Amino acid sequence: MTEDSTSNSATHIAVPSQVGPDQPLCQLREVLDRVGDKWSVLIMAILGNGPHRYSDLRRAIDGISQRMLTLTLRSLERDGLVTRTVTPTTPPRVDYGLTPVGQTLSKEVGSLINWSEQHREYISVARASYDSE
Amino acid sequence: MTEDSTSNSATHIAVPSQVGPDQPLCQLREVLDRVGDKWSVLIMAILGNGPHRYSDLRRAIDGISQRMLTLTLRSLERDGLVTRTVTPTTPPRVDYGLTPVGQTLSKEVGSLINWSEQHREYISVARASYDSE
DNA sequence: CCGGATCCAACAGGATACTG
DNA sequence: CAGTATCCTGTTGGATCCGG
Repeated sequence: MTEDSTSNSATHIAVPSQVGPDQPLCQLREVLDRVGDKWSVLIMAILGNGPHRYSDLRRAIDGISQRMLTLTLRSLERDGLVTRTVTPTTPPRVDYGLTPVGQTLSKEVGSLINWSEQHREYISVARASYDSE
Repeated sequence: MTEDSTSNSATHIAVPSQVGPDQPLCQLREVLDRVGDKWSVLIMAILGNGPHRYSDLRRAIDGISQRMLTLTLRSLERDGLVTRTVTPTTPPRVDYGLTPVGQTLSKEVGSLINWSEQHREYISVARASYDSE
């Protein structure tokens, strides 16, 4: 790297990180806007274990409202990440699962879970230390 | 059919995904509460390229307010993910960089960026398709 | 240049009630 | 069971002014 520092700010620090509409950072931003909300990733993680019924998801997540569960599922379905399968019996039954692409995202999420397991102790300590200063 | 509620649902469907306080899902939730906000991951990504000054970050992100930049940086510093280095010159100068642990998270973020590059076209198409129905 | 403090708008999201 | 509709709140985060 070190593409020089021609800017007049004259620093020896790697400079640019320019952000244009097609820069990776902007793409990340898009992804975050999609799955960076409160529930999407959680649902992706659960569905990574296999398909679930609506009510199963509700119980599994514990804390989510019907409203947000439905909204989030719809959003994920819209983005082609989860599938929605209706079985018109009585009572009706709806199963949600991952699409192939959804599974790839689920893997990324798994990676993040892993990271959190490994570092949450560290973070906890860092916080305590910071707060006590 | 009799609704056959012998088991908690679903014959051939992978079951439980129970969520307890120490379950991975809860840990993921913690991580998301930390870095799942609007700017944290973006900043981690930028700092992954090397340390940056406050004003560099401001210009790089383009859209962030001073308030949120400072708040987010403080939060990341508190969690031991970024370092803050003050050089008391005039005018003062402050550099931000990643801690070792911060770098590991930055790598995860990079992985996410990668995912988004590969799939945002797919998502875009999926959306258009969904919306046109 | 860095960033704290205050005010305020927007929106995410919970609670509840109702439908097919 | 699987949603939808309405209401209402807390929080997020932008704008702005000020101070070191």
